[in-house]
Amino acid sequence: MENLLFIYNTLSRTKELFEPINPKFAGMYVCGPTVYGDPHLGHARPAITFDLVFRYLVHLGYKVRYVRNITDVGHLVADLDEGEDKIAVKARVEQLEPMEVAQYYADRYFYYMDKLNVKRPSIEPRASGHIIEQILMVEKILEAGYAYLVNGSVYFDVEKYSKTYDYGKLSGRVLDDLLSNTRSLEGQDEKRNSADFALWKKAQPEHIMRWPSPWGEGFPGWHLECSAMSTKYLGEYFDIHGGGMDLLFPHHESEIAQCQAAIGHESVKYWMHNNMITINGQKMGKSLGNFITLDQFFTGTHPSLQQAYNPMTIRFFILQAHYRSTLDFSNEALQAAEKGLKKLMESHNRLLKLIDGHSFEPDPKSKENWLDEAEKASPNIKELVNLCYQSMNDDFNTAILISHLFEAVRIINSESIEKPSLKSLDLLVLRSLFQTFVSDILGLKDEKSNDQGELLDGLMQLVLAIRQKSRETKDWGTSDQIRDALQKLKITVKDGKEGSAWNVE
RNA sequence: GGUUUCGUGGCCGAGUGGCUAGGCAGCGGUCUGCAAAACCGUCCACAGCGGUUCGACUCCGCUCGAAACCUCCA
Repeated sequence: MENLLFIYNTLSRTKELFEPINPKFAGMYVCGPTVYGDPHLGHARPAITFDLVFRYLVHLGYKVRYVRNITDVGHLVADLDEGEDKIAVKARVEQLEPMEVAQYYADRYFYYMDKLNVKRPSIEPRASGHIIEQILMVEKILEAGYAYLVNGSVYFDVEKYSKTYDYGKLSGRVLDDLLSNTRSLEGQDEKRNSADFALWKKAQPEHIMRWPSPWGEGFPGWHLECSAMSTKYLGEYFDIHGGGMDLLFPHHESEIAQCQAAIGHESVKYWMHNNMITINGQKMGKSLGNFITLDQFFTGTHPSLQQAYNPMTIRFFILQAHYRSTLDFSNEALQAAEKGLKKLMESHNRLLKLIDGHSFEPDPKSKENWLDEAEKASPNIKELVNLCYQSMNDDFNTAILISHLFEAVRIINSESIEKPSLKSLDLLVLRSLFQTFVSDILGLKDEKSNDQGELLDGLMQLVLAIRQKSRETKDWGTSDQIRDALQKLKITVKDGKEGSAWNVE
């Protein structure tokens, strides 16, 4: 089966066939977090979106290098008039070294991303560790004539750049509008044009984060790190650059301009942007003060949360929407996701039991070559496998993929051991389908079974066997006593035709 | 004001020029010692107004509404 993957390229605003620059290899750069605050739901979206892309590219057989940066210098606080470095501000408040703050929040970020089963990228470079590369890039842009030096700061000359190239091609902005929209140039502004942006900024005396440079002590402009680090680790032309839609302008637009100016050509083939998570229809973000941290989600400690939500619920919630759509947060929606995920996972467990119930010995090779096996499966199963691939190949449409997986759930739940209608091969193909799409690609895992281990499983087998005996003698008192006691331990017993099943909470 | 995008049923959320999205909730059944689960069936839709078309939720235009980014700043 041949997989033709189509990716929506923000640059062309169409879905394009993914053809890697170097066959069999894929390079991907994604804008990571600025580590000055606890990770919130807004951080989870791009992390999970591009984790999905990473996983799927790997699944398709590409050798992927996935680079996601840690921004630990340079950003300025938007709502502070002084325009201080975000990390520097926080450092003064908490009386810590700036790098101590960055380290703390980077660790927090990794911790919560691990909880969400987000795979670690191949490389996670830090801006602070690439000051030299950034300085070299500024020098290249200066040499090329697209930047100018003022009082120890270097600015990118957007107007000059626009005479040859198209500044605005990614975000659809028109330079004349950008220029004409800003008549109120203040006297102290060093920039020639309002649209210009800093490549290197001179550090003010109170500025803690600073590095020496050919232009004096300062720090890099915030668009620069991504250009410098993507070039360093992925080369001057690479496949995918991703990030949130909020970064489209000016960040990514400026990255394009920087690379064009420094390298002489564009560096990115496919631009991908995930949409925002909204809360009451409004973007969830640090600067808006309406964000909910991941820790608050996992513990349920936020006024607007009715309960705690476990990491897989949040992952599933995010994957139920297409990555280019806004996703509106609400307790109702999350609870629906929680139930849906539970249904999916329990169906998977049921499938495994169905396979256990069969006395056939599956060929160990069948797991690796399951797509060949799928060709021989019943038509509806075979079609299901195809549909799952089709939905992923259509710009990673996880919403559709999940709807197909629920078709698999229906098939599995309708199957009975006593009156089997599926071939044993079908069951094995379904198992591989779950393994591939639910576990490997969507990255969903059954937290309960992982946590509990074999001990609990064995104990439950025993308890349920004893209860079954009491039920056979119609000793409902004992039967219900066991069930009620287990329920108090958050273990639900479900009696079916083929014995009793159980699950934790 | 500019740029980009969106407006789908009780909630979330896909998609398409004519054919079922899916999940959650509701309703009616089946099963069951009871409960839960599961299965079957079912209700609720495409912001408004025009246009193109044999036919539009799907294309075009306008109106209304919403969001992100920009408009001060790196």
